[in-house]
Amino acid sequence: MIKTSNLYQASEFARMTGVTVRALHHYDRLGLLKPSGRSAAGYRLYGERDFARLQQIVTLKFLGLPLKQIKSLLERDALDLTATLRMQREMLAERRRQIEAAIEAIKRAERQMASESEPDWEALAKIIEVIEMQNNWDWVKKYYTEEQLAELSARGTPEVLERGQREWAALIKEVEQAISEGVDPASERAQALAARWKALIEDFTGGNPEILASLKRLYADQANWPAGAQRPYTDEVSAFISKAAASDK
Amino acid sequence: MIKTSNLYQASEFARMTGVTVRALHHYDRLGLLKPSGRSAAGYRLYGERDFARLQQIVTLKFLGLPLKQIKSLLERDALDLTATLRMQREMLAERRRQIEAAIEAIKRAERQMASESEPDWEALAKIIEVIEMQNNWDWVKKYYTEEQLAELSARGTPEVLERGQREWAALIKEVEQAISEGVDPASERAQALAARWKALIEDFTGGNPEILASLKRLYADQANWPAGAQRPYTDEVSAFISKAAASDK
DNA sequence: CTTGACCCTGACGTTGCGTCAGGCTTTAGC
DNA sequence: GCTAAAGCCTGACGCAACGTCAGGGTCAAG
Repeated sequence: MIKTSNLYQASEFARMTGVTVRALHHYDRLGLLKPSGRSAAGYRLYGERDFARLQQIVTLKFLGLPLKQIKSLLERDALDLTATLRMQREMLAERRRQIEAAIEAIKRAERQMASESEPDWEALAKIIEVIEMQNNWDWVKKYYTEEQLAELSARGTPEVLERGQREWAALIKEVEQAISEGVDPASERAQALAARWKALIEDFTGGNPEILASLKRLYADQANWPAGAQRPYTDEVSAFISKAAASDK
Repeated sequence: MIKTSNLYQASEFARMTGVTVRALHHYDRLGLLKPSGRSAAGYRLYGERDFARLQQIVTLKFLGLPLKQIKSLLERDALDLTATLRMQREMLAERRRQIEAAIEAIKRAERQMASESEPDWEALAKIIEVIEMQNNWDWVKKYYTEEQLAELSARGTPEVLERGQREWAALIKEVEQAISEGVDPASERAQALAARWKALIEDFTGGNPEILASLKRLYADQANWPAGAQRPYTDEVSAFISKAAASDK
């Protein structure tokens, strides 16, 4: 009759938290969220603690982590809360960067869909590639492999990525400017641009050859599409840079 | 030796387009993308037409449509290209709105994570609820049920939602202002606010009782969470409005 | 004629639950 | 005291969109 303090049955708890009863069963079996208690008949009974835990679960789930990871994270959570926190912040920041890039892409798509009468599937496809590249949450895994977790909490990487993003955009614009002005790829100015380009790549990949390789693969793939280009930077830009870099040695 | 015009084998086609060979198999069996030809040995051979088709597929997939829908859409595509186009535009716009809302939420999250030392899971959970509500792509289905497709192309709904979004924010701010000034819920000013509130809900739901119902459910659910509120509008605001509305009749 | 690189077709695995199915409990009403 | 409506439980299968073998042809090169 009297709810022993505040214990809720499954469906009630589910209604309050917005998840389904089935999901609760699921989390229970996975060991993610064991109800605080069970009634004599075996009914699941959820208490205050379970609210908090569930909140953490849905939060991490939202950030794109699979339930397995969430489990292991929450298990040794208390251990280094600070590191976890830092990761959270970085993940949010990264997420935001991705989203902002997506908006840019969508704006472009809207413009061209408004101006033309036929859907330019190819342009749309380009945009989608760019967005998906950034929505590819592989980097999260990187954050969460045990080894790199340590490495990460060692380094400081706060908003390096965000800054890098802007610098890229600026540099690309400058190169386009140089091209339109007919600057010679062998000139000093071109050399300087190429040097900055190289530095940014170095900066972005952190000297990690795997990241660099996957970047190259990405751009190589796009170059193979039969029809015209709509990449973050055009072939002209990359051609200019590689010419400049070549005439350097 | 000579590629009969330009026919590509599976892995080559896959590399060029960025999808996996397995996915191509999948699309083939689903009848979504049958290769233009087959070699004597039964090898899949993809041609130019297949590029275009695949682009359409990945584009629609990106927009959140399940493969089944994509199939039926592409099958009768030529029929009413204009309607499809309009839908595309609206979907992009809606997508963008959602994303911008997400950015707002993330900014808030970043602020509070920066200021406090503990992760405020509850606040994060609220934010996620809001975002997920808007990422809930159920409305896409709505766009694509046969009946409503007709209805949609009849109406004009371009950026009504976007405008609505801003008006909401403004109205909520005004109500909060009124509360802080101690305005009487029975006063003229409160009445006016309540009236605008009602109008906006009407506007937003388009008189559709289902949408209204799900909205109510959403807010009711949130009200049941044990701990403090972080909703788009606070309990105070909704209390004020309902008082004002009540004292009206 | 043998590699090695591809290709094919099943067929089962995965993620995060949805959706029965079969069978107890608990509660409300008669 | 009994029954019917609600809820709860534990399997177990279903779904989306492929990933990942497994077992077995094909093809160009050496």
